[in-house]
Amino acid sequence: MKKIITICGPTGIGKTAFAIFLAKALHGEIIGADSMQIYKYMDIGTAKPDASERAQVRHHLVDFLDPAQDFDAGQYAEMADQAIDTIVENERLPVVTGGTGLYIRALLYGLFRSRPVCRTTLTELTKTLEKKGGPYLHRQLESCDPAAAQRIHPHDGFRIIRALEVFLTTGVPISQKQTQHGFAHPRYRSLTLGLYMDRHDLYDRINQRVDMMMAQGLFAEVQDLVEKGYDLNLKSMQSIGYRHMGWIINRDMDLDTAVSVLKRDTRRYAKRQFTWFRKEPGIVWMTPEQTGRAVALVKDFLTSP
RNA sequence: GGUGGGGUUCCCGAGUGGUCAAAGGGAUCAGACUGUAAAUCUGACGGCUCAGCCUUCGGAGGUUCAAAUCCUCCCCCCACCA
Repeated sequence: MKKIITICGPTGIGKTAFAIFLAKALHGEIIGADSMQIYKYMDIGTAKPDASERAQVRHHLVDFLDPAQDFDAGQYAEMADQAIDTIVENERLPVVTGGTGLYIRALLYGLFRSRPVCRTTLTELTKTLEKKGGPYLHRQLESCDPAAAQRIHPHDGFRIIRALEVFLTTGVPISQKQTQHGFAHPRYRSLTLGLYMDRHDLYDRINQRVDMMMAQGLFAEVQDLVEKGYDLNLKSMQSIGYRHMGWIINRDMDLDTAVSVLKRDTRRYAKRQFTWFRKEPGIVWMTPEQTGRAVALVKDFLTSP
């Protein structure tokens, strides 16, 4: 099984710099694991590694997709697999870096099926959801997949729809697939490094970073995207930062309020990431300053059988 | 100096005698998460030896079986008048 390094942690903690340092020290190349940095033209708001950073270390799966395109964890894992193959062939070390927990999990353990989602079914179910509400669909789910219904809250329309979609298109309850799969089989040997720091310090950093993004022209970036024809309702345009600028553009909110809500939403996101990564198994936790320790750990990891 | 309005749990803010540890919102914390995940969703939120008890609604007294709610005095804030 191939060995890879994975770096995860909440937004704004300094993963980019940490990963670049590590990659340079260890002949590595970086594979992004970020659901928004994949998009082209979205640079400031996603805190994408800039040109000079990308000149130092080769980056994969960053800045390659049109913002109007959908993407998902399955595609991510597939493309990351290819990137890893290429990097290993070139005798370099793959350093997967990012904050999208599901993408990392999908890469490291795979997902329960290899077929893409059925968009038509999804759209239909979404319509029903809007018309009849979550509890209605939840009752349907209860009759075809009671186990899933028990796990999913009646208000979590997103998950109810997914569960129904799986049952409708495959005839197999999602709960059964999930149980069988169980993320039980690693696809790589990963040394996973998790970055953490004092929560208040991280929140301060996030607040400052948002101010910095605004100073760098986040608003103009979003305006440009809109002018290029990217609808504010796109998945990509509904992400943190972009939707907030959209509210200003649409005059739904004044700038000061939008910025403070943007900070708040970023903080909440970081918190959710902590919750996710905290329970992921096998993560070695360290602060972003512990680069020396990280290098030593990686060397150990690479020489071990 | 005078008149009017106001001080409520971390913040904003409702509450005018019991059904009030106190609506609602915000912030925060905790959690869920298997192909939209920067998304979607849930819970907690005065304290405790937790189906009960204790301490809270500017302060001190008082009325009452019972007060955040009524009365008295005091402190502070705001508006207007001088």
